[in-house]
Amino acid sequence: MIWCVEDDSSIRDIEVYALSSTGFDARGFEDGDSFWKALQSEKPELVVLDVMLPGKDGVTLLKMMKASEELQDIPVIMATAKGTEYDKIQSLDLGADDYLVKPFGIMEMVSRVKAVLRRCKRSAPSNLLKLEGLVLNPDEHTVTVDGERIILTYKEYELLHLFLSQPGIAFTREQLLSSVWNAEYLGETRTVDMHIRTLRQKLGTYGHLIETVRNVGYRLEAKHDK
Amino acid sequence: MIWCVEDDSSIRDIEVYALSSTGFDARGFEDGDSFWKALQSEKPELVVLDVMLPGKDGVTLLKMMKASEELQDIPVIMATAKGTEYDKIQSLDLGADDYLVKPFGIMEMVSRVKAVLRRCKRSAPSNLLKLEGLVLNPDEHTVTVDGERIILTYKEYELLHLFLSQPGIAFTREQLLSSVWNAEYLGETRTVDMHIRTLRQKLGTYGHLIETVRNVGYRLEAKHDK
DNA sequence: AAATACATGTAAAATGTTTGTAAAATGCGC
DNA sequence: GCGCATTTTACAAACATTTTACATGTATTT
Repeated sequence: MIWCVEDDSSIRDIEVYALSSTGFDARGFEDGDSFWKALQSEKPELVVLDVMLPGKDGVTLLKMMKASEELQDIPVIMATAKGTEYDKIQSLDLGADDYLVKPFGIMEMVSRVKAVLRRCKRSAPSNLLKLEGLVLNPDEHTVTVDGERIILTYKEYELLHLFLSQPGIAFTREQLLSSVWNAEYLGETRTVDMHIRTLRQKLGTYGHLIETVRNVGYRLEAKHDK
Repeated sequence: MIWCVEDDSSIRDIEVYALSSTGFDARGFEDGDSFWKALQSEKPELVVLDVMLPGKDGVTLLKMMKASEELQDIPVIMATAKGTEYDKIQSLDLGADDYLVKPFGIMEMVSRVKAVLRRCKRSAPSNLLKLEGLVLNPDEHTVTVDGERIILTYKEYELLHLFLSQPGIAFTREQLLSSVWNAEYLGETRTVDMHIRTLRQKLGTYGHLIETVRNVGYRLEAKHDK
């Protein structure tokens, strides 16, 4: 659903029509207030927002959207009158995704809408590794517990990665050493235990998920569906 | 050179006269066929095209232009009779840049011609890559922080471009080298680190957005919604 | 159940490695 | 050669890792 906020009805109608005929679901609003009211109950995929509007102007509306947690991720394309260079810069600074300079060709608008949506669509399914509140993102090389980002060192990260990629299976210390460490340590040492400890600490509540297998090594508790 | 295709000679003469007296070089055609023939040997800057014409009608001519590689970029303003909403919409859909509803004032026509020409001259601000106060414009090859233009060297720009195009994902130094540098350096060196440093400096406050991923490389901080 | 042996948890110190920094050296186009 | 970007070098600082020493826990034996 694409929303167009534009006070000039002839422009608005063409916008809505052009978007509809391109396959989008489009809807027009003639002023900022009706647009804002509608936003409370429904969220569009993208908004084409005129700067010059009766009532609340476009820049104000943009600010309001970016201040709202649930609205700030909705892409916005601002439509500015020619020559108002300042509006353009300000809009981009405030978080607009693109802008159009009036008078703009209708096809230009449509293609920009498509471009912005394409750009924002990057919600890659990606190879996230999850277990309960733990999420490891290999692409970002990040780990979150209950949505909160935690900072792991390289070895901690590699350990967790290994565990998460094969949950439930037990690794001996030797296996862990040869997987996470390049070479192998022949000498008996407490290195692995040490890293397990710091890892457990950083995982907080979920630290318990790393079980110790006495006389063998460690294992990530696989969840048992009930 | 502006071309006006219009079968009513009185209207056509006024159009050509008005455009000429405004400083444009204008020429009239009384039907689609003569217009099309002329197009084969010469390219106008812009065309004002009537929808209702003897022989080939305006919409057909527009379609033919948009189907041609060398004609499709010529701006077209369609002139439609009042009430023929469908023609208007269809024209815009087919790629017309603007439209006039008959009967139109001659000055309105001139100002629309000017507006379309102005618009087509402007370089399109597309594909902007943004993150907080950072804006990278690939078309202009420019970067601004908080609206202020900053000057980056080639490699700095390429690095930032790569980061911004995939925010949040971590790149190894090898990946950075092979993306930004053509070949790869086998010898271990601090080149990447060096460029990251200068880039961070130039980004000022936003330099912190480039996070270092120890033992791996670097990553642009994806926005964490609070 | 107590004693023993052994494995793991914990804390801090010691060591090693990676990255930041600045400046000098190199390369490149004008 | 000059001005610039780029790369290299060397060192300092920051940080991760490993070691050490000891405490705690767990299984086994008596």
